[in-house]
Amino acid sequence: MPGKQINDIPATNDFFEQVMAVTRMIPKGRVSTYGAIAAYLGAKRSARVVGWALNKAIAPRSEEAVPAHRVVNRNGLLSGKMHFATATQMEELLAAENITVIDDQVVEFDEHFWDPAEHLL
DNA sequence: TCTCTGACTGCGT
DNA sequence: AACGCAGCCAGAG
Repeated sequence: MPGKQINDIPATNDFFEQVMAVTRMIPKGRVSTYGAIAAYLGAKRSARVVGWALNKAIAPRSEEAVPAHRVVNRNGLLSGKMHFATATQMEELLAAENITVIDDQVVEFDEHFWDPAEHLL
């Protein structure tokens, strides 16, 4: 059986905390979407709030850092890149994980897509 | 307290 | 197929 259980999600009612927790679970070299995270948290129509949460989640701390660069919109577009330190940081972070980005869009997005609902129970 | 906006999405025209 | 609109929720003015 797929012994894949990850329960790093804190038992908190803080939606932001949960968003950050799920985002931290996105494996290196994979990407997810705002909608997928929102849906996993039981609020599939709150994708915008996920984005807002990630914006606030961008922290310089390595331990508690949230790989917000692994979260893109449903089209694989780096819709949040402007919120990073520099205009190219998000793309560079992805490139460092072997994820090719062309014209602000993840190449072969479907193959890199990681759905929390499929890996987390 | 009310109103507007936003790292989104899905549905209707 | 392209464009517009409404829903969702939290923060700022």
